[in-house]
Amino acid sequence: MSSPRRGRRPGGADTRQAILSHARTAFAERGYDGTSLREVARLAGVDPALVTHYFGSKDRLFAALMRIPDNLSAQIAAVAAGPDAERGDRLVRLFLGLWEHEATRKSLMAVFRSAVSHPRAAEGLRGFVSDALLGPLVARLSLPNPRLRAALAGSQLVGLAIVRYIVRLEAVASADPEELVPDPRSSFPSWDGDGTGEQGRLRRR
Amino acid sequence: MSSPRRGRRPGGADTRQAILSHARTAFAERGYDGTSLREVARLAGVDPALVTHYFGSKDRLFAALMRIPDNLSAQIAAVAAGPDAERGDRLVRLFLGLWEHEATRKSLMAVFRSAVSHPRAAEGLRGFVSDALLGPLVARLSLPNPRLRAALAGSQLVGLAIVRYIVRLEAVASADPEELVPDPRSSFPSWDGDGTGEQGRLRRR
DNA sequence: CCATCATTTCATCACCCGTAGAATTCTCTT
DNA sequence: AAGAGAATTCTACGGGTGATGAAATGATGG
Repeated sequence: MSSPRRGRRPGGADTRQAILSHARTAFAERGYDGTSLREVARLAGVDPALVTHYFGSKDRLFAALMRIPDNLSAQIAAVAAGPDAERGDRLVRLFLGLWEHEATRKSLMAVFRSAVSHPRAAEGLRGFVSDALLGPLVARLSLPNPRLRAALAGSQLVGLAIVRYIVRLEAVASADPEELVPDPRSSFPSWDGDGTGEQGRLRRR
Repeated sequence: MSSPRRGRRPGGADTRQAILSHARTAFAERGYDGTSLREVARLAGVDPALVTHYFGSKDRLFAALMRIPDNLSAQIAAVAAGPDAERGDRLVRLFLGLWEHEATRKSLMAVFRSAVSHPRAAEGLRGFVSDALLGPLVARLSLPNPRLRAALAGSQLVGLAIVRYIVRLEAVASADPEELVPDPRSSFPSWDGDGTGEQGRLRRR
């Protein structure tokens, strides 16, 4: 019955944070276009105008939840700095870890779901992959065209995330994370029909 | 001034086909959510109701342009049937060819752009990757867990397409297709820092 | 206890959306 | 020539959208 009182609420609940959190959920599940400010407001139990009040616009709301957590940079640096061997494995493991952990998964999902249609999200994804994820690694490549090589590695991670978490292709979606870590090379050799390319060739080099 | 006459148009223009074609363009550029029937109608120079008349609903319009062209199955079968060596290269080349060719690119783009938010498109993508693209190849794998291995190969293709054509990560988007064909293994070895993993290891095995 | 300020809701605005039914015009068959 | 059926547009419904400005309410510091 009682329509919610208006004006400032008693108690110091951090509503801004609550809105941001529900926005993450909504954007993660329906993407940028599929999410309305009104729906976010509904989830947060709040008037739509309040969302606009705190974040200015839908676009800026999205930008707010796209921010890369600070500690991530450190983790990536650690991966880059470690021993040369198994660096690929460690990167994949770190990446999958981000997706398996509830807190970060939603943000990633929101960005990936939206990147294909929302330019700002696409820019965010480019930044995430090329600067944050691969930037620190490029310097370690002693190959011709290291930028391209690193970007191709990034494209594998992107493909893995999309197929496993967004589009949910059965075989990949239901696999144990550790089955995905030994990088895909180990599958390709089989196409030559020799069946010897089992695993771990990278490690043994 | 003159508003378009109503009633049947003189001359036997195939309007249905025109609508479908413009719909492809629109869905390819803005995804399912970002495209309106009214916009498609505008592009086709036609009343919005005509779109509905021919295709029934937005969803069914999308379904219509998602159909996989028949000759594709044959091409894939050819890739699968060829010699074991270089099968990976041939698959990548075929896949990239589909994207580089104007006619097929739009359909693929429409599906990829929409798959992340529209369930029907996601199902289409799953079908395309797992049945059409990889189905014929799975049988050739003499490895444990061939379904997973094939699906992981598919995820690489998906990642490549998204990074190159949708999100447009500079290094990959501007590369010559042939630079992308030698499968990504050739980049990973460099992470071990030995710099010897140049190219063509697959072929030489 | 009063003034200020942050928080919250209300009431709109101006659009855009997908779909449906009826009316109009043309082509084709007989 | 007539009648049937296909192609096309018109009009409209019910609803959702992002954004804005004003009002109400509570907390806070003097």
